[in-house]
This record gives sequence, structure tokens and C-alpha cells, in this order.
Amino acid sequence: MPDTQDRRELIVAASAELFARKGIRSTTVREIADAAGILSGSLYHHFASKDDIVQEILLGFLDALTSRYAAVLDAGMDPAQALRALVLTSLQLAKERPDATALYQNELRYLRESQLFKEVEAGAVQVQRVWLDVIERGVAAGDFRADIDPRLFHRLIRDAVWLSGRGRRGDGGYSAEQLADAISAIFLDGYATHA
Amino acid sequence: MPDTQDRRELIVAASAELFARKGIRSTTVREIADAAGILSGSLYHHFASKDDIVQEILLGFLDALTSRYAAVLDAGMDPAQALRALVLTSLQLAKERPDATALYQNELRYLRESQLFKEVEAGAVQVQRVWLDVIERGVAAGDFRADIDPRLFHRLIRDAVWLSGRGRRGDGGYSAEQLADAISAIFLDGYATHA
DNA sequence: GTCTATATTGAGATAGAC
DNA sequence: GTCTATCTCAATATAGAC
Repeated sequence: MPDTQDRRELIVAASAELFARKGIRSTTVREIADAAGILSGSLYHHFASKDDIVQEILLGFLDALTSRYAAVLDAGMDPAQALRALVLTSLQLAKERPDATALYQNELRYLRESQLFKEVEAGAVQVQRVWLDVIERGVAAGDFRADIDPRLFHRLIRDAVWLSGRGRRGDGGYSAEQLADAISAIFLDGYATHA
Repeated sequence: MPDTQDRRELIVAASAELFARKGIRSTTVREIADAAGILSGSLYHHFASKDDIVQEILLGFLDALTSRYAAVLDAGMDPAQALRALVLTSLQLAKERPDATALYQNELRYLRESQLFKEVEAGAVQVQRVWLDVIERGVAAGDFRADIDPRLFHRLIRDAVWLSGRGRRGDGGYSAEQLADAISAIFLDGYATHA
């Protein structure tokens, strides 16, 4: 069998896939162990609890997300360009890590119930701050509408990004770029033609 | 104690509130019984299973939704007006029945796992059909953009409607009308100012 | 129609041998 | 580092008295 580091990674990867497909609650430690090629008791040599695995997945995801957002902000774009870049960056990460993305999007309630939320809250707040800053900068510059609450707009575009990036079925095999273009076009310019 | 009909209604209402707040899986039959003022064993005089309660909630919700959508279609509006009306109608129902709305929006995975999905699938498909027909009619009429897949647009606006209608916290106490105006404005005309 | 009491199942986690 | 065996708890559901 592989060394410790590999086995740990294997457990994390298998867990992420199961959590994303079946939900955290419906995934048992026995299923995780099966997928990792060991028995359930042996999991506890690597992790103190099932929630510890969840935490490792989510912190890794938020870490990647915040560092990519920082790179976007450093590029010094105007608000509309920055918004497009945030959409694209998010969708690219969603394609690379569909399982962690699904957890971040679907398991908020589980996180709250399991007291795990406070462990990832800082990262989530930081992510929200980035979006809101870009949006508010656009409103201040007159590039975005002043008659709609920036927080409301943020919630709408955030949900559109993460839900459409879920991967799996229904998204018709769009690339991250295609999805980003469509979402940016709708949210900035609208779906009506204004002929 | 009240007669049978009242007790049944009480169980359904209490269940809906608990399911929406804590999730179906995390809500125990004991909690439901507590909220209804009886003991858990007595629940099974009214319902054959916990899932039977879920089914009653969801079918009632889908019933209300499809009948209201039918009324919208009967009004004979142009595509953009019809889309606005669907948004408003949906948000109004979401305000009236926040708990059932939350189930419809959040518990899809539970429904699939519990075999309950096939019981509500027909209604869900009907609902989707209404949205898609309006959208495709708008594209055909040249009112909506032809460069974006109607199914993608449907998914985005559907998620925006149901997620923003969740009620509870975060939506800053907007009325259904205010939310519908904002969502329609963004999705049809865009958030950019085009000065 | 509701109660008491309990059957049954499945889950996360632990102890200690190897 | 993994296995075997098991503890403990909580959940849905049932049986039968009242």
C-alpha cells in the first residue's frame, strides 16, 4: 500500500466525490473507507472524524479561490471587466474541483449544524467581500445601476455562477469560458434584445 | 383535541416548518410529533411514513404553482411581460409558502434518494415547460437574445427566483414586487448602465 | 386517536491485537 | 497503518393497551 501522504489524499478525494454525489450526511464512513480501499476503523488513524475530512476539503477549496481572486484584483481592471474575470475564475475553479464546489454550494446547512461553519466562515466572508467591493466600485463609477441593491445583485450573480458551475448533467457541456460569457452577457447587458 | 382534519393539517404545517429550517433528514418524527402536540407513535395513525408528509407538502405546493402559472399564460401577454409575471407569481407563492418553497428548492437530493422524486416529477416537469415555452416564444419573436441557450437562461432565472424568494434572512425584507422588479430588470435589461 | 413500550436498523466512533 | 470486534446512540417504525 502507498505511503501515508498518498492514502490521506486518496481518502480526501474519495470523500469529496461521495459527499458531492450523495451529500455529506448520506455518505457513511464505511463507504469512504471502501472507496479508499481500507476498513472504516482505519480511517480514524488519518482523521479524527468525518467532519475533519469535510473541513480539509473546504479549506483547500477556499484557499484556492481566495488566492485566484487576489490575482484578479491585482490586474487592475475596470468594474465590468473585473466582474467578468471573477465569473470566469470561479467557473474555472468549479470545473477543476467540481466536488469541493458542490460542497461549498450545497452543504451550507450541514456546515452550520456540525459547528464546522465557523472554521470556514472567514474564507467565505473574504470571498463575498471581493465580489461586493467590485460591484460597489462599479456603482460608484456609474458603470452599474444605482437602483438595485448591490447585495441583492451579488446574491443573484453568485448563485448563477456556482449553480451553473455544478458540472454534471444539464449544463450541456459548456466550457467555463462559454458559461462565463453567457452569464456575464445576461447579468450585465440583459437577455432582452432592445431592438 | 381538535378533530382529525385539523390534526392532520397541524402535522403538515409543523413538518413543513421543521423541514425547511433544519432539513428533512435532520428533522426527526419525534420533533414533528412534539410540534404537533402528540407522541411519535401517534403520527403513524395519520401518515404511513415521514416521506408521506413530505409528499403531501410538495404536491400541494406544485398544485398551487401550476394553477397560478396557467392563469398567467391565459392572460395573453407578450414574452417579456409573461416572464415578468412568472417571476412575480413565483415570488408571491414563495412568500405565502416559504417552507414548501424551501423544500422544493433545497431537498432535491433527498427526494431522489427517497424514491419520492417520481411522485412529484410530473409537476416539476410541467413547471419547467411553462418557463421554457415563454422563453422560446420570446426568442422566436426576436424579443430575447438568440445567442444564449434558452435552457441555460431558464436555469439561471429559475435559480434566481427561487433562491431569492427563500425569505428568512439576507433578502433585506424586500416585498415580492420589489424582488420581481429587480430580478426582471437585471435579467432582461442588465446591470450595466450603458450610458 | 393517542399512549407506552420496544423492535430494528444504521450510523460514527473506539479499543486493542497484529 | 490496518484489521477485528464492538460500543453507543439515535432514528424510523410497529404492536397492542386504553
